[in-house]
Amino acid sequence: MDASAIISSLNDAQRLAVSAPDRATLVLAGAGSGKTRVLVHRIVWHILINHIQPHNILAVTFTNKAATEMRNRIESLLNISTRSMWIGTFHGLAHRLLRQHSKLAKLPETFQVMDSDDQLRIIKRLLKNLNIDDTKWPPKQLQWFINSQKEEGRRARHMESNGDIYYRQMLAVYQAYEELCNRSGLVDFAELLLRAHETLRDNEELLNFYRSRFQQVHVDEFQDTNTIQYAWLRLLTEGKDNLFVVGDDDQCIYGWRGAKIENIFNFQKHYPGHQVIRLEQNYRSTGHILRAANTLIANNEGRMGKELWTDAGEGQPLSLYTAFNEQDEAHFVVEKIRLWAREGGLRSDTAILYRSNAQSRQFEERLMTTATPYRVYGGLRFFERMEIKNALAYLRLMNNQHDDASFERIVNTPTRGIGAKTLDNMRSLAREQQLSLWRASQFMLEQKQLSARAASALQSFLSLIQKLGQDSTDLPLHEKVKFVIEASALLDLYKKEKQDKGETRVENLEELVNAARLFDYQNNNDDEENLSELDMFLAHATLEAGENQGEAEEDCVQLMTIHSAKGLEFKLVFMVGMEDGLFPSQQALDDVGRLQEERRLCYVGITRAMQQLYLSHAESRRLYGKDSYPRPSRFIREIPEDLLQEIRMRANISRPLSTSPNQSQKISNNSAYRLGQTVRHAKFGEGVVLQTEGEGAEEKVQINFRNEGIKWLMLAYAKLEKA
DNA sequence: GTTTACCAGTTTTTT
DNA sequence: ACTGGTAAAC
Repeated sequence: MDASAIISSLNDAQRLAVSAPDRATLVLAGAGSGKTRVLVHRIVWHILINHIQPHNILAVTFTNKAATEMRNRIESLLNISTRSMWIGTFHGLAHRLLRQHSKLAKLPETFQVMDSDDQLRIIKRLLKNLNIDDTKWPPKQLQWFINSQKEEGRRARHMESNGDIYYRQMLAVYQAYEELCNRSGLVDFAELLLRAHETLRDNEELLNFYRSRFQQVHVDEFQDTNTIQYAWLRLLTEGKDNLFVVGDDDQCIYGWRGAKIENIFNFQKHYPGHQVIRLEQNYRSTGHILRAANTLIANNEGRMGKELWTDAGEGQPLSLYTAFNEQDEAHFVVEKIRLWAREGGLRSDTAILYRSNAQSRQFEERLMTTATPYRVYGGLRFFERMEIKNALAYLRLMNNQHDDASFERIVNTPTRGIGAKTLDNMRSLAREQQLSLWRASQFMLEQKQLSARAASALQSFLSLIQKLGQDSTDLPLHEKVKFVIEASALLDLYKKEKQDKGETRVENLEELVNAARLFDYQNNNDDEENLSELDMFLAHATLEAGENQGEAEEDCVQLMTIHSAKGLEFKLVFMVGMEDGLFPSQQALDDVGRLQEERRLCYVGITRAMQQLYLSHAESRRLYGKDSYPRPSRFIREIPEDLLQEIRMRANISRPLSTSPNQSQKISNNSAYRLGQTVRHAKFGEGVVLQTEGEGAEEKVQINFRNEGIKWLMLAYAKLEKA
């Protein structure tokens, strides 16, 4: 590709951005305006026009998927290897930095990355050790507390423990948690970022090295950076003209994990000579879809201001479907998709988007019964499965015997007669003497203070781990994994497990060996020569938890949360469960800030659609095992009516058959309303009672309103008058 | 010491 | 609906 070709495929604003002079640059890129394209072309521009070496380029993204895609696109444009380029997620790059400078970072060479599940386990254990009431200080809350402190760059020792007993206790746990992690060589996600920042900040030489190495720094999804990530970027770029960030304040949807939308405003303060470039032409969606998105997001305060437009024409109006219940909703959506496919559309061009993962179930069931191929994203990922984590824990403990989290996990898996009492003793010894569990158990064996049974069980566990390490030293990675799975008897354990559950576990373990082989193959000659492949594989497992399914190349309907749909596009999109309490979520309903974030999420969802967008909500929904009667989402009301085409319920919808005649009879008799009775509702007007269900406060009535159609109402809330 | 049965609490989103 | 934790039985 030559220089003119880089530019010729772009519109004016994109060109401006790609060829912008070296200055801090903020590209405000609306959804579908070619954001990734600009980023990729900018990098290509630097290489071709400014003759910058790939080695001197840094590009940060938020997901591994985005990083991979960026690499691929650059490689296909330039036909060069991007191996020497630092492209990755903040976490991935921070990890790389820490591995290469573990000494300066004050970390053991074999430090391990733990995921949030490991972190939560550690916190729970810590609470037990410290004798803290976990009902007053719920582990989840502490985890959140610790992570938010780290995301703000605060260490326990920097923090004042004034007043409040709750706060003081949380701080104590934070402190103890830090000590335990240091002792065990464990690093959580937030620690990666914080530690990377501190290491650069406190080592001038190192900082200068990277400041001069990274001649050009690019950031994707800048609106989702948190405080510490932004501080890290500033360390590397402040005072230079080499920071190029792309973002969209309207798509900041990760506030809950510390993303600071304010960073966009701070950027303008911290880089005084900066330039702002807006990309507002959208190449993805129809006019109607864009207008819906624009009107919705206009309800938010404090925006940078941006209005998407297209010259692609108005297209179809949006459709709104009011489902009777969640099954009916699934039924409707799947029928529409089948129709789409019958008319020649690709299923992979369609997506069902929902607010929370739990909602996928009803759609999966419906897709399954209609034999429609589909793929669910999210949920439990490969490396998060129990059997995989157990196998990895063996590998980790071999690698680093002081990794207490792994020790706890597998000391009695498979069961080998090391019970709660032995463990309790071990833990208190470890705590008193500030030892790792491994050391503590060695100590206990030496002191001969254990019963014969416990002693031999414990001894055989320690020997097993040591032997695993010794016997597998010279094996290539995948054989090492295979060897450990077998010799630890994990494989046998799951083989014995009944039903097909054990079978899939065995399959997963085999898949793990496969993953190791693949990893080995792809990373045979890296520039990080001094690092053990096992270390790298274990970190890879945590940082890229992997998809939950293999890459099925079949033509599949796509199911995912709106969060994970960010950055993707589909011709036909269904946003389902558009109900107050679900979307926006219950806890966002009474908090303006959260509500605004939900609105941005809705904006993201709408702008995924290229040609046709369906919104749906149900009048009745089983949630957490209970029936609820949610109101349609306020976001539906924020979309101009003339853009929405309401689809009427058909007569033969899948209504639940009245359970047993006796029961419905009985309930009807108790009800104040009879079938066929005419009633009046303040808002919906006059209608006829069709059915009643439930008793007392739970009682609800189905009414066919003359003007509003069929609705279910909670008797307790709906003020009905008998006509 | 290990397995099973029940109970309670939790479900927004992810590196 | 699902998990994790605990109590009771084997």
